[in-house]
Amino acid sequence: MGRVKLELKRIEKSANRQITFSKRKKGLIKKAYELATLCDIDLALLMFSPSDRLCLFSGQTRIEDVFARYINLPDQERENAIVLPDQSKRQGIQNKEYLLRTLQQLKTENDMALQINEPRPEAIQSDVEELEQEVCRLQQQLQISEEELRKFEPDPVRLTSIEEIEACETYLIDTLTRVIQRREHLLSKTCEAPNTKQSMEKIPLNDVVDGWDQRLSLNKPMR
Amino acid sequence: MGRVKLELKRIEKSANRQITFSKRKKGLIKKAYELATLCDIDLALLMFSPSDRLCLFSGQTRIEDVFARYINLPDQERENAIVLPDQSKRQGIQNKEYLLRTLQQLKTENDMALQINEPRPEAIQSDVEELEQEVCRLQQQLQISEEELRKFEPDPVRLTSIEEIEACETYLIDTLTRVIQRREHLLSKTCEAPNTKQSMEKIPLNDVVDGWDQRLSLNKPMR
DNA sequence: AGCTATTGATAACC
DNA sequence: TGGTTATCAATAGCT
Repeated sequence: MGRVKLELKRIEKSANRQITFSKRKKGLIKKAYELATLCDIDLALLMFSPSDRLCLFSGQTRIEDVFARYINLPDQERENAIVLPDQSKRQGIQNKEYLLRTLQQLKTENDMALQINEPRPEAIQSDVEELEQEVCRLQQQLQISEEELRKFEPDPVRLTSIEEIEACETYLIDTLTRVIQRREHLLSKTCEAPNTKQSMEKIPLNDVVDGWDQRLSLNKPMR
Repeated sequence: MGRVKLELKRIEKSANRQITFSKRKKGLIKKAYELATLCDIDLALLMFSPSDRLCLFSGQTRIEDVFARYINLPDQERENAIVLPDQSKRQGIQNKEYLLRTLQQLKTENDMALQINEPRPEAIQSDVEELEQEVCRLQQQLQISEEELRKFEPDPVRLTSIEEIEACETYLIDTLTRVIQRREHLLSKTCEAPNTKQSMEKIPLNDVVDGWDQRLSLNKPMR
């Protein structure tokens, strides 16, 4: 259409190219509008001018919704939808392998873009699991440790029964015994006791110790 | 173009609509191809047939890349690009507010889709931080607890100096004193000692206790 | 799917 | 940019 049938190849003269773009763009959008209206379909047209300006058109549905509809489609459907124009003389692009690769790439393009922002979620997930295990392990260890500690010095608030106190006493005495034995062992090994701390105060426990043996008999030895 | 100038509105007869779609789709794609080729531009055309089949076309650049190029554009540029066809008689859609809202929506559409697959990363991130804090807290608590425990019963391997043993002994005796005082307090309060465990063994600590007072003088009381 | 009478689009020029 | 026109292209209604 026009005075001459122009060749189907890039218009080399930049000015002409720009003019042709303006005219044909208008025509193309008109055609697109007619098609969308007559056939009552979703349609989106997206192009970049020779000077790289974006140009959008969509029919009744706003272009974002058309894109969304496209994106939500199953992969297979997207793959089968690509149309090669009849008169296209593009070289080897019809190549099925190329199409598959291309579509595969497209499919991951979005995911890629997403994963740039946040470190990949599997890594985070495994981090979380590790941390949870660590928390669990530490909680157990802490519980064991606190139980052990309670044997030596029970919480005074909860220490209300005579039995508990007696168990505690026993445990303390038992431990004290082992510590003293350990000291004696060390002393006999060293063959000398360099008591550097002669100025220590004598602990005021005599009265407490005085009554010991009568009460000790109430305790049962542990271990 | 054709025998008659048809009205620009939805073709009601479904069969005719489908036929018109087929014919015009072909023409539109041809036009799009020519435009893309002649002007050497990126172009993408996306439509859904009246029977909802997807139909895609793109020029030299694969359609995914065109979309990517579109998506990566600044918002403002996208907003200004929407073309309303000259002959469009669409009612109030030119409304600027509508356009802005629509584009805003489009921009988030992708993000939305992404966040469906994986729980949003900020949440995970805060989870991780919480867990890390918990681990840190537990480690500190455990350390404190173990230190406390070591006062009562130091690691025999590390318990090599007389001073350490003496500190340990002091600590044990101190604790024992407080436990015994606590028992006496309880006993005097209860005004009776219902010793239910009369069959307990007498603990064999007499020999150890025998040598106590001489060694106790070496210790300094704690607290 | 093809035909073809028509209308539509546009290349070159202004 | 925008308008004119000679020419070519697309297609509506039929078959």
